[in-house]
Amino acid sequence: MVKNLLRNPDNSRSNFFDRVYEVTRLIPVGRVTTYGAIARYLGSAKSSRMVGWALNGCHHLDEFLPAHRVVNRVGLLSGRQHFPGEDTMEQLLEAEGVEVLNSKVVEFEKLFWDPSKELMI
DNA sequence: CGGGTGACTCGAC
DNA sequence: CGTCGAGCCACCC
Repeated sequence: MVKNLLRNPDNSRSNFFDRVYEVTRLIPVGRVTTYGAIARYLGSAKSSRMVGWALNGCHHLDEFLPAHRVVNRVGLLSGRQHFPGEDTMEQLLEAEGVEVLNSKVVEFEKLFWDPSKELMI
């Protein structure tokens, strides 16, 4: 599955994917954003699923990608299943000072980082 | 070529 | 409150 994804030689998607990675990299430590916010910032507001799909293939990247700082629109750690360990995502966030309770970011609204506002583009 | 799927979201009802 | 349907689009079968 992922194997097939990686063997795409001239991927036209790389542009969109790379931008997702780029934005994700810009999320400050201790802050979180959403799939929808990233999609909106990239100009396709209704393609939040693609953001998730992009992050799904982030493992082959050399550079560290803070994908754990991307949660769904209510602050739920919907991507926790895709991390190596069961609680990896939660532990990474807690290590940055982000309190997580029942797979949800406490004070999500306070920690929410919106790229289309913060980056002002 | 078409149908199913998904780390999503929004608006109806 | 919740559930549901539709949009979205890359990718797989």
